[in-house]
Amino acid sequence: MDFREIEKKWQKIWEEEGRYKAVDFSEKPKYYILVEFPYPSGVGLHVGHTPNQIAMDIIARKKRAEGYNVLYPIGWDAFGLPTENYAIKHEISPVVATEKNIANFKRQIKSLGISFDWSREINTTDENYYKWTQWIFLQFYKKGLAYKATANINWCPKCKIGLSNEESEGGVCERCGTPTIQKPKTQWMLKMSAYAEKLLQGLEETHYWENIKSMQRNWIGKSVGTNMHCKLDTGDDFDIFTTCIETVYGITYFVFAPEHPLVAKLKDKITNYDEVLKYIEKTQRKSEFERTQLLKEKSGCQLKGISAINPINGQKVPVFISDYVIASYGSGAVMAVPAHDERDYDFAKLFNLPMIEVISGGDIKNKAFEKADYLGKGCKLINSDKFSGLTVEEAKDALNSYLEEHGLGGKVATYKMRDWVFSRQRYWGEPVPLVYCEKCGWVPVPDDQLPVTLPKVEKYHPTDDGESPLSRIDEWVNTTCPHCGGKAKRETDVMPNWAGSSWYWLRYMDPNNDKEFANFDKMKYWGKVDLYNGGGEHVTRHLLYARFWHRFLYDNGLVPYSEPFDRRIQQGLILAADGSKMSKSAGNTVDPMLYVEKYGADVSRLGQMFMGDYVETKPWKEDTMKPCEKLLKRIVALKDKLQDVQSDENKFILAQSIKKVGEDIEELKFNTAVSQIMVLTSALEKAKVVTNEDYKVLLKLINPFAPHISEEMWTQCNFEGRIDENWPKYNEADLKVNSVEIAVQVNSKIVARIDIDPTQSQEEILASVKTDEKIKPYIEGKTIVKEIYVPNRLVNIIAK
RNA sequence: GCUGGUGUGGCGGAAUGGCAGACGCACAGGACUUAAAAUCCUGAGGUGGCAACACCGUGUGGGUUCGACUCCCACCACCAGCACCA
Repeated sequence: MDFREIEKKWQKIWEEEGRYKAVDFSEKPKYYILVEFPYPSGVGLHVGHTPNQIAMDIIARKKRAEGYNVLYPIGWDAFGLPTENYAIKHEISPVVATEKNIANFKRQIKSLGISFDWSREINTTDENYYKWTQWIFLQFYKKGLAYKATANINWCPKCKIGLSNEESEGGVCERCGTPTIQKPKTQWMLKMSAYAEKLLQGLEETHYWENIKSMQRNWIGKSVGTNMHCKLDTGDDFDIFTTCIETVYGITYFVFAPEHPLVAKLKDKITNYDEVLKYIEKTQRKSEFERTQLLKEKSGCQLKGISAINPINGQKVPVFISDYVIASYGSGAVMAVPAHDERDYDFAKLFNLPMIEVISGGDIKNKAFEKADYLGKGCKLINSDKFSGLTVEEAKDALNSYLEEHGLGGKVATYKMRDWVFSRQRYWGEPVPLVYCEKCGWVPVPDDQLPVTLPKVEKYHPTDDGESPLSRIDEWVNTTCPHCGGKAKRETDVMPNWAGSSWYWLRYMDPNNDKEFANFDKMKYWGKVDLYNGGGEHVTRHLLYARFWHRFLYDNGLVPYSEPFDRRIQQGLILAADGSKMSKSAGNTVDPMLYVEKYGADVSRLGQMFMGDYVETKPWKEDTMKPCEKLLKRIVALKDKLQDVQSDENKFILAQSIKKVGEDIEELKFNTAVSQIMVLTSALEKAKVVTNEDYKVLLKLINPFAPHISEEMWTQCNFEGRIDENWPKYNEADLKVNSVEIAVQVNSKIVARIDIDPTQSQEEILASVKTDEKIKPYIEGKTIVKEIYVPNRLVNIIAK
């Protein structure tokens, strides 16, 4: 039997029938399964794609059989650097490269027999798609959530090119290995920070895995503390943020981020401004890598000529700048309490600054006595004026109240999550749909002129001044102002490749709508994505971006639900056979399509599911293919044993298998579901009689895993209807057996195994155990203190 | 450093607090075969023993329990994410 031929035949039939089309507004209950849409790269489908598409296909097929109207769509996340670089290298247009790659991906996915609804296929680089990406961006702009600001980009000084974080991993340029530096550049930003609290709270409405929620919380990084208004002796105001207001009397200096606006503003008053400038330049030259990974050694520079006043006691203290203070977090300035903060401690040691101990119970000779050391231990304040003697916890409240009463600040929350740098100086992305007019400023492109399409050009190489390649195309850049009709220039930055994936699940609900991004009623019908499967690498960024866009749309009445995804799950990372990470450079990548060619789609599907726990990181093993091939052959061979008779010889194993396979699929335990099918197959092979009904159940159970061969066998047997019209059911009663072997323990040690009738009462069973010849000797002459019976498992007799 | 996760045979991996190692891989023996492949049957955690059997076994050390891979405490190792976040 040639599996490949059968597979082709059924794939053709399914396609012609439109068998897996999702129906808008169907009476059936809906179920929306989403896999992250792939990036159609030149290398084709890889092991990061196939197990999750297969796994979700299994769920989709089971849900359909159970009577659900399943939406299981697919599309292409095709904008972005890899394609652009590939196109540059091969001197072809990224449009052509994308088309080619998509065609290849599509062929590969189809050969696996994944039941996607291809009528809803989307492509982020399609003008009809990115029209709406641009439209949504403009909604952000119109609500004041998109703004221009100077932000640093990763810059390779040798290649003279801006790099993404991915291209400058480890702080070096991916192409030439030169350390990258931070270069300021005016960019579009999305005010994601305004949604920090909503994104945090929204997690409560979802059913993501706890670790995924935890990563998101971590990324959002909420921290509750105190904002305090401070003054310099020049009269200038600044704010600091602290989570340890109880140490406010321990301030011996303040530290600003080098980028803090007051530094430049006060250049005339700072007597050593030359030195300050030098320090600022030095920190700017530092790469992200040096700043974060390398040395946590402190450095800094005093702002001589000015000092700051501790608002709590009026004390004058020096002011420094240092790169250990991050401009974008809190207010970009900190109060320094070296006695109670490790970083301040190191800094104070370096500059020989005084320390004031304000929390009792520590020893600051060699290190700071930090909050981790003193919180919750009943430590009390000292050297803190009227707050001395309070416990740390009391002091926090008292000081916050004091600051509030005196207009000096109060309790606030701060978030690590930054605004989203939404510009890329590249070609292959969605153009930012704004026009700059000398008279009117930034003007949105009117809806009826969307999309702003990418010009079809020969040259789209990155420029050496860091500007977008689009800026070189005068006939595209020069336009008229939609507002006043005068001369204007288009924005030449494009959106990051995260943009298209920030709303794609909505488009699947209504992929061909040319009036709106998706019809509201359709979105209402399909609701939240019930199950969203993706890679661990997207748990923070993509998932947050997606939730951010969705929540924004919800707040503006454009989508019916506040959260896009109900459940988010993650497949395990697939490693090379030796347990190392797969990578192109190590040359140990596996092409899953080879296994489709070698064994066929069904075997390959089963093999990948049988490799291990779906959610755990695990090595790719070809070893699982053979036994799965064997399994299918055995199932095919069973057909010859069928008898058109009635028999309930197999009712127990069938009921058990229906229960186990069904539950395992729901719980993503595909590997044990496959084992159970193996167990069932063995049992039927050994059975005296296998009826048509028995075989039907077996075929239905394996159908989601091996859809082609199971449907083929169904047809060959001339069974009525279609194999996936329903999902098999079992009777609880069939799970009961009239004899079961249990273990008998005396004093928790197994002494015998005996058969019992499980329908008997506990008393009856215990009585028969105690009179059993094998057990008697162990309890004779002893006093029984306790008897434990675990139904169908064991009896434990405690005897002294 | 912080957060989350994972530690079970030679290997991948199973086990609502209840007979650890299901199901497989690799291995060994056997059947079929001129032979091989394929297929089928049998065996197997470790140590000791001809054997019945005994003892030891789920990263380490404690604890709870009649009973712990499973729950609690401490620690170790590895993986992932974050990281000078005030």
